Amino acid sequence: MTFQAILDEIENNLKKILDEMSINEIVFTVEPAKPGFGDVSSNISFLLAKELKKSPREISELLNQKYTDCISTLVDHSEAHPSGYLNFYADWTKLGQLILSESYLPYFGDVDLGNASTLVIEHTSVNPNKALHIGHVRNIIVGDCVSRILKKSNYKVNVLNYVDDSGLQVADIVLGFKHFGFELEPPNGKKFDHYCGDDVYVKTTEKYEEDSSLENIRKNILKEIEEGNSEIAKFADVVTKRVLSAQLETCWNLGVFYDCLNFESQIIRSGLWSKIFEKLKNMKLIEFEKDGKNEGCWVIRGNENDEDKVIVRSNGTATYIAKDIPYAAWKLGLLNDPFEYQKYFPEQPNSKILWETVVSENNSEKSKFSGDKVITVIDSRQSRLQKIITELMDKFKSSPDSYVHLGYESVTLSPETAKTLGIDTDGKQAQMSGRKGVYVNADSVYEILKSKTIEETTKRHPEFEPSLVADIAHHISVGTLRYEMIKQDLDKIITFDLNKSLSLEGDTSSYIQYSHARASRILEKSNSETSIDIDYSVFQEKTELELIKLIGMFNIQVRDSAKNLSPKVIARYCHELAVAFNSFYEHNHVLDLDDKQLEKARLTLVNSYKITIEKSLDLLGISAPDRM
RNA sequence: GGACUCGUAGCACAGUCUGGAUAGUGCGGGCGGCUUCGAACCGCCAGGUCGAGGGAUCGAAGCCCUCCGAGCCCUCCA
Repeated sequence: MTFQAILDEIENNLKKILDEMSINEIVFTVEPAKPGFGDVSSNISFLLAKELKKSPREISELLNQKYTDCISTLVDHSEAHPSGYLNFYADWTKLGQLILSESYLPYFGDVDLGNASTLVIEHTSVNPNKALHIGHVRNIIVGDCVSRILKKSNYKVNVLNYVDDSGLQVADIVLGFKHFGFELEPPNGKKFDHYCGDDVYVKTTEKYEEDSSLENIRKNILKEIEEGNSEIAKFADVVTKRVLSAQLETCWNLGVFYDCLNFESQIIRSGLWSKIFEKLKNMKLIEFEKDGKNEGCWVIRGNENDEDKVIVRSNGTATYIAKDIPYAAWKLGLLNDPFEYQKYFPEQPNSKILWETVVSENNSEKSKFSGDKVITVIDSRQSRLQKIITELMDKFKSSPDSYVHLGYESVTLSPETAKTLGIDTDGKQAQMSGRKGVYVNADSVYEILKSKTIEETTKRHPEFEPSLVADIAHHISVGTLRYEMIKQDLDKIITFDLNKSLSLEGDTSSYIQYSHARASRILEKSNSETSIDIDYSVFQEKTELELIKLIGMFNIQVRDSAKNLSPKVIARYCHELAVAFNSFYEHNHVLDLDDKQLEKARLTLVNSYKITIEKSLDLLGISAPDRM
């Protein structure tokens, strides 16, 4: 137990007091106190005011009196605040020992929300015709952080990346290669995904405006891709696989890994759609339109103000949303698994096996990636479509809320950054567009950050080997980018600015990483092992106790973050921890103290901080170097 | 026109789910701090009718309603 222990103790005692007073169950809060109001606060008096016909202040005083008779192990004393709050002060010798000892255990911070159930999270899912831009990065970082946090919360997490290798966007670049003479080999060794996105895709789609006959060619290419086996389909397969491989390099570089790649082409060929189609018809969830504007189509009825949604066109083909239905059902394990799985090559840098679906081949292994609960990370612009899927899945599956759309707002470009791309937005933010070539590539952002951090690190440590500097710069660059993508709420638009967003000072990853480096250096210089067998009563300084308290909040924060699918909670916690440590660092010396007991204890605290910040940063996929 | 999201300091954001004390953080601005474990840091100051109005409540940034502003979605596109 950590700080939660004192919360539980107080809650139990207060419940006993209520029992003795024969007061029926009321739901009061017992929570960490605001600064200046002790360690723990309860609103219990406000809630009793009506029933007891007394002011909250009087009730607080009464309860405070009664609390002195309770058995306390972690509470030093309580206090009735004039405002009505009942505040508690911890016995920090005992609570500190509890918290710091636990922080040294391997399972520190673990919580049990999932009860070891399986959960599927799908993220990334970028069309394989271009490189990842900064908007995609938000998706993959949110998805990756949430999956890390849920793993810590005792879910067995399967991470999926859906590859739409048979969509129009793929047809676009195939058209470019086949009809506009783009070479398959990029010029000057350009990364293949960049080449396809920056050159082939943008320049091909530009021509649609001039030449409408291209639409037909594209349609035929798309048809061939969907059917498979033709020359064009094979070519498309080669191109998309190559783009995918380049995209994965970007993801892996950012510390994002997957369990399985699902290819849309295989979902189409697996026949899953026809099974779902039958089921939808039998369950009367879709209707055939005999007249009206959707004549000849199968539609899902819109509720209230929503328009009907076409699922199957009058020519018998499935729409975009229809393709998502069997996939969603497959993720929930509602269908027999039609796929075989094989290992993707190359191996992921973290050595975790990455599987990919194949329709049917020999020597493949059977595996299953469905889950009791499914989280799909997609831009909130797709909310309406995701809502339809969610409602359908709720009807398919008996347990409600098993399919969750985790939406997030988009990343836009600041007017200044848009200008560097040659776009004048008249002082407004610019929406990114792959088709129009309005975007900032993820790889470029990483490279900019890296050269910046190499410069900063070299300035501070001219004696470091270039390889060490590069390694440090990598961790800081990845951390900075990841932190920028999750430090705010999912429903806030991120306005990306090449200068402002890549700062290394203030509320940034490098601030947090820097505090870790400070802790590491102290431990390194102390040249001794830390131990939890210390005198905990020596911690008297405000900054020491504040740091211990925050360390004890780790599991509470993980629970909050997991419950709300909100990685920002952990990001803020990391920042709070780092602030507390930096303050401790500036106000207290650790090494070479006359008081050896104190020195030993402070070293234990420093190590506890290092462990805690490493574990919480890990939930964000950020690693902290020992020197920077 | 309808749906959804947002609106808190000059700027960017926490806090809103689960109503209570003194509304927090970073950037920017002003002042101060490196002969002492690393200044990517620390300390101090200035800066707020919590978009507006109404309602329920002992009590609202938070809950309900109306309005205003911004974004985004509303293809037999994906």
